[in-house]
Amino acid sequence: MNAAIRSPQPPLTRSVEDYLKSVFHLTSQGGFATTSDIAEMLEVAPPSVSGMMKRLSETGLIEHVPYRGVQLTPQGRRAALQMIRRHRILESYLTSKLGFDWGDVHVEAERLEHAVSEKLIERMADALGEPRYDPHGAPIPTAAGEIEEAELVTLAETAVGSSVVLQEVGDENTERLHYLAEQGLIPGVHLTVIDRQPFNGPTIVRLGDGTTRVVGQELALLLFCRSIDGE
Amino acid sequence: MNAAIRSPQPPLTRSVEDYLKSVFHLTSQGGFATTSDIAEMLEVAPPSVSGMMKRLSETGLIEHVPYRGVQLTPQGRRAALQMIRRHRILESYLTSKLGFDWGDVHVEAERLEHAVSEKLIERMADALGEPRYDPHGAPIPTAAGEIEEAELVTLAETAVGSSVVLQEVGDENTERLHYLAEQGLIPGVHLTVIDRQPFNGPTIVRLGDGTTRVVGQELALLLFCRSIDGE
DNA sequence: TTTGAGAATTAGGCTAGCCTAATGCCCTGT
DNA sequence: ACAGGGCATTAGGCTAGCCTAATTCTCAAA
Repeated sequence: MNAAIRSPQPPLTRSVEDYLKSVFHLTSQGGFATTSDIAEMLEVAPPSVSGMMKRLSETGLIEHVPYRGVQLTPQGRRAALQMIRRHRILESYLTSKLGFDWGDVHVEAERLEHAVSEKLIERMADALGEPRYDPHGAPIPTAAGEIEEAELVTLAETAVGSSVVLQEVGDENTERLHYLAEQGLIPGVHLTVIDRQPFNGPTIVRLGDGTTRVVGQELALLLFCRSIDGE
Repeated sequence: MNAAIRSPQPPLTRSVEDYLKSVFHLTSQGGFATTSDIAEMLEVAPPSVSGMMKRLSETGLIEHVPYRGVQLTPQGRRAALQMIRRHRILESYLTSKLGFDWGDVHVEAERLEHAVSEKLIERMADALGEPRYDPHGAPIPTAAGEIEEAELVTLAETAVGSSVVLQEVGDENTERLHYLAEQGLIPGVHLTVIDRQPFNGPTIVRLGDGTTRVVGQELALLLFCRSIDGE
C-alpha cells in the first residue's frame, strides 16, 4: 500500500542515471563500487554519494553494504545498460551520420543520453544497421539488455612477439583520442608487438601497413586488444 | 564587481529556457505576457511564474511590470529564438532523416532542445540544407537570430472564393496533426475556399487535386494561410 | 466613489542534489 | 590489543523549482 510498491516505474532523474552508470562501470570487473570512487567519477563530494546510495537502495536499484560499497541489483543493471546503450548508439550515430569526430562525441552523447526517447534510439540504431560496437570499439548493449563481455588485454600486457587486434580504446579524452587516431591506433587495426622497454617503458608495435609506433605505457593501458595468435 | 555583471553567460537552466520560450510565443503579437498565461502554457502554478519572473528580470532576460506582465529584453529574445531554432531544426531532422511522423516530433524535440549543443544543431541544419521551415510550416530562426514574420490569416478568416496556400499548421497535438495529414491538409497545399457555413460553421475548401474538404472552425483556426489572389 | 472579482504577489513549505564540517567505522601496523 | 589513518556516514545548510494559502493590487461596474 505504499508508494514504492504501487508506482511501477517513476522515471529516473538525470542524476540517478549517472550514478547507475558509474556503479556499472566500477563494478564491471566484479566486486563493489566504493563511495569515493563514485564520487571521483561523477565529480561530486563523497557525502553526496552516500546520500544518493541510500535513496537508490531504498528504491531497489542498488544493494548497499554500509562502509563496504554498492552493487547494482538486476533492476539497476537493466537501467544502467539502457543508458549505456543510449550513449553508445548516440556516439555511433553522431560519428557516422553527422560527421562528428570520435574525440568529441562522448561529451555530446553524455548530455543527450538523458533526453532521448527509446524510440529515437531505436530509430538511430536502425539507421546505422544495429551496430554492435561504438566508435571506440566498446560493445553496445542490445535493446534487450545483453552486453558482450570480451576477454581483452591491454597493449601494455601483451607478450612481445604476439599479434593482436586493437579492439577497444578505453578513453574519452578528446586530445588523447585525436592523437591516437593520427597514429592510426583505432579499433580494428592489426598490431604486432615488436618490443617493450623495461621499467614500464613504451611498447613498440608494427601496424598492418608495416609502419611502427612507440606507445607509452599510459596510452598502452588504454588500448584493449584481442589476441589472434592461436587462431 | 558583483556576480551578475562579471559572469558573462551563466548557462540557462531547462526551466529558464522554457519560460523564455513561453514569453516569446505569448508576446509574438506584441503586448505583455501575463502571469496566468505563462502558468497555463507551462502547466505550473501562478506563484511559480511570479517567482521565476522576478529571477529573470534580475538577470536581465525579461522586463517585468508588476501586475501587468512581462516582455523579453533583447537578450531574452535572443535566447528564446535560439531555443526555437533548436526545436524546429530538431523537428525537421527527426522528420526527414529519421522517419518520425510530424505528429510526434514536437514532444521529442521538446526534450532534446535543452540537451543539444550548438554544434549538433548546426550539423543537423547543414545535413538538411539549412531548412527555412519546420514540418509544420513554422519559420526557423537563423543561427544569427532572425526570424521571418509572415502575414498569415487563418482558414477561418479567408474570404469565400479566395485562393490560398496553407503555410503553417499552428498545432502540436498528435491526433489532430495525424487527422490533418490524412486529409491532405499539410503545409504547401493549395486551397480554394468554396463556402463557409454561418454561425462559426465549417469552411469548405477544394484541394489542388480537385477533391474537397469540410473543415470545422476549431481546425480552421489552426490553419494559417497565405493569400495568392492578387499575385 | 466605492466595492468586489479576479489576477498577481508574498509567505511559507517541500524535494532533489549538491556542499562542508563533524563524527563514526574499519583495519592495518606496531 | 589498540592507536591512528583513511574512508564512510551523519549533521546541517544551500539553491532551484515547484506547491498551497494568504494577501495585495487593479479595474470595471454599480
